[in-house]
Amino acid sequence: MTTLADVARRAGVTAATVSNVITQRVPVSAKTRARVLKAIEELDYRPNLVARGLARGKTLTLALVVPTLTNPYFAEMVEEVERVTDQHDYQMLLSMTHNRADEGRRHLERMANRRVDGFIIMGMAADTADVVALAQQGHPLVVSTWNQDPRLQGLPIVDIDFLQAGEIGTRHLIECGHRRIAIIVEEPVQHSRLQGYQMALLEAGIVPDPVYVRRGDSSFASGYQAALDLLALPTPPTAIFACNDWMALGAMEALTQHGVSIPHDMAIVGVDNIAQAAYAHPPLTTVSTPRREVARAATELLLRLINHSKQESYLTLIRPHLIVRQTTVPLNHEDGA
Amino acid sequence: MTTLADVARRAGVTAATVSNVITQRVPVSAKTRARVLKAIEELDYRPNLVARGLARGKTLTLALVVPTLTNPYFAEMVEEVERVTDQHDYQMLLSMTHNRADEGRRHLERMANRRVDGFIIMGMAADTADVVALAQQGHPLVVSTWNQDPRLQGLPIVDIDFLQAGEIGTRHLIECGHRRIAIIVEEPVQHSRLQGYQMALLEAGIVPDPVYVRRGDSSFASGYQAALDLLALPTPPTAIFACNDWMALGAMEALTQHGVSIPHDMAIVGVDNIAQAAYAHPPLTTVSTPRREVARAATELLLRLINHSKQESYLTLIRPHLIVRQTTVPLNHEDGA
DNA sequence: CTGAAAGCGCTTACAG
DNA sequence: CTGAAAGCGCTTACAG
Repeated sequence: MTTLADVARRAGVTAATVSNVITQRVPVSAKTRARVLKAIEELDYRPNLVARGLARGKTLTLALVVPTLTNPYFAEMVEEVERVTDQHDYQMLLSMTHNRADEGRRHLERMANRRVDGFIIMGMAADTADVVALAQQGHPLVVSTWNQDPRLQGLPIVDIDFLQAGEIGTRHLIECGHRRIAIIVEEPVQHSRLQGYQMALLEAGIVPDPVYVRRGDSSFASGYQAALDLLALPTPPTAIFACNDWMALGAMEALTQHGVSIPHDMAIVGVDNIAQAAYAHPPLTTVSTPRREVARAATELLLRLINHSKQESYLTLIRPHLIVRQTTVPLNHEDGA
Repeated sequence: MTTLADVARRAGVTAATVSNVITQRVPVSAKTRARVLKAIEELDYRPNLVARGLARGKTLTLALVVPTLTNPYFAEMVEEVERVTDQHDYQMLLSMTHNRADEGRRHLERMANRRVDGFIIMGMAADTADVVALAQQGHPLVVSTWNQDPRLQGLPIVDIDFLQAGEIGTRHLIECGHRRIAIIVEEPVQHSRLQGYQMALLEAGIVPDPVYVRRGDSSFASGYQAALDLLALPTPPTAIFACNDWMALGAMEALTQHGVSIPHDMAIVGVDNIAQAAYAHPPLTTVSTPRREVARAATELLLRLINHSKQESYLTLIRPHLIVRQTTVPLNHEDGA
């Protein structure tokens, strides 16, 4: 590998000068600049970013820590983070923790030893205490999980406004004319959505009925089972708000198999707008959660924190929005309920 | 940040000694070792991996370049690569090229400037010429794309044996008693599967009929359309081998909508064993392609290349295997064909 | 505008 | 076993 010194020798100047023409930190005369450029060209010189990182005290790298890539949700966000870091000439170091606190701690520490310039921590990739400790050591970081944990107060957070997602989905069902609306929800991770659901009901003067609140684990199978349970109720609901699309699709499967027609006998709303939602039978009405926007906002915020170390607005919630397809329909158009 | 020098001062020794107790490269007396360890503990010292990388000339980092994470196929492989690199105390740098040659070149160059110790290049993430150039510059690398490109000859390749995947799927259909077997294939990326299909037919004494070869683009929609086209044939096939599961599912959808019962009127085999395959109606028979094994083998090979710089067996093909579910059934059990 | 020198935080022969 | 010294490949005040 050819080094700065090689270039300097060939151009008949000193390493400092070569450095100056490369970084453009200090003006260099046109003549010597040309000589240096020529030498760089001839030697096919590439700056060693490791050495530069050591000298400058910054590495132009970002650590991204996620629970897993198996979940397309995170895969998409990782893709977007990489896109933005790349645009800013940063390099992304990625690691996965599989929701294990010890893995999270280990990865954060290793990344810190590699002197990354900042961290993005998504979902429950690391223990809150470890994240807080990292921040206290002065490492710039952004958390992409909006949970109720008070220890996260004051840290920069970017996430979807899931409370609103719950409200939007439920309110749509109410506007379609439904009163008996069930919810399938995974606790505690989807608690905000449940809260949004409850708020929308109360706002419409509907008292939330605990019997319509069903647990799921975000899987297709759990949605399937929850729908069966709801059907078996003495007074089944007329609509189901599933807190993610997989559970919604599972519920649809159960309903279809039991001859319950959608949306006529039962309306369904999901959350996330995954690719499969549009292909469902019928196509699924859902609340889209713009995860790429979250990823982009988180990355750009982190970059600002690194480069300006400003205190910025510390809670950024990206708004979800409703996508009406064919699992919901105004009731009066149907059977005049 | 506390440095080696800080630790040395506190322990009353020299930096070299501290380095020796940490790296264990050179024996250190129990007494001074204890003093040093104590100082490290008290100062909460963490070695600066950037400095170490510069001094040692190796960074313990690996570059992984993939087309996209949107495709769960790559997401899974990335997850596995990270798992293995992590086990070996390496850090993974990830970047995506979205199948753009210029992006690929840019990323490879930047990673090289960061002095990664080696590269894994998946799919068509980078142009072959750029990959070859990188190898010629002496960078250890592993390619995870088995295509027919002769320029890749001699480079370490790890991939699925897709030729065999084609054979296995087709042979299964033949063994079920089918003779008129169609294929839905995306060219040129799935060409090996087509070859496997043709080989299996010939081996069974069946002359491949070009009219049964249908193009797809790996999407659900293209499988759907191809199935419609096949149904419209004067003599439709009795079985379809779809070169990936998405096209198989699309084909199933088309068949079901047209009252063609599966597997009785038409048998279907897919490739990949994606999560949705098991949930199809009926569950899809498919050829699984163990992508995690590929990722693991590729990473371990790269690590060996880096650390022993041995010339290793240069073409590793992982065997796929058949997963029989309910879209295929022996014909004699059905209608005695 | 350019050079000489010190420094970033480690590692690595080489003496002793 | 331990220390003194040079080096990894850059950057960055500071002179001139």
